[in-house]
Amino acid sequence: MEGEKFLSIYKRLLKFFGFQNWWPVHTENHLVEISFGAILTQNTSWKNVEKALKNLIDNDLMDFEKVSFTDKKRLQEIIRPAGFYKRKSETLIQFSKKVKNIEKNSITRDFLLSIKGIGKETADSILLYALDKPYFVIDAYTKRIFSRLGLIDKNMDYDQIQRIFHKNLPDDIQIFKEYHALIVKLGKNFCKKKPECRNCPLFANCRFRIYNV
DNA sequence: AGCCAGGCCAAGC
DNA sequence: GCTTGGCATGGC
Repeated sequence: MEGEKFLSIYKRLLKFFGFQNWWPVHTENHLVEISFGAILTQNTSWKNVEKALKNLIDNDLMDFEKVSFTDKKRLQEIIRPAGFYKRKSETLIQFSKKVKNIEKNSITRDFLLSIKGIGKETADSILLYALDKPYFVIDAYTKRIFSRLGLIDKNMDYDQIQRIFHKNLPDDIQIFKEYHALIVKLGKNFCKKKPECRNCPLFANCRFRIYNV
């Protein structure tokens, strides 16, 4: 049964790495910080995002109201270390303008996807980690790892892959959160573009252990 | 010193 | 509809 595979892989990763307790935050305002972090980390290393987040905090801009009125050029300089800073600053401002005056429970997936610069992964990250809604986050690591494991097809699109996770896992946001965090951990430490299969906790499950053994 | 990173959008077939 | 190029920084 496929479902047991997805859950047993989760358990193995959890046992190996321990709880990741995502999403990492530094301030009290989780919705703001997780949303901004999710936008800033698009195709960008988290280390660079951390610099941009620190700049936002130091400039007292971890706030929808303030960002919505911040000069675009100034915001660009503040988030510059995260790369793609012109596009991302525009997205941060538009997102802040739209979200600052509405109730949390009216932030739906469609609402998020209507904002230019927010796609499916960013939307689902915000929904899951900031709003506790059961959307499994599919990112580049997820695609790479699970296609190497032979559990998804390389050419499946985002929604198809997400459906597989939803179908094969209990509907439990704690598991969704932790599993995605563990996938990122595995992707960074072992299942890199050029994989380091030696000592990988999923070695026994994997088709691609031909690499580097 | 290239390659890579917790994507997304708009053009071009 | 699907594929491709552009966006940008800093770490390794």
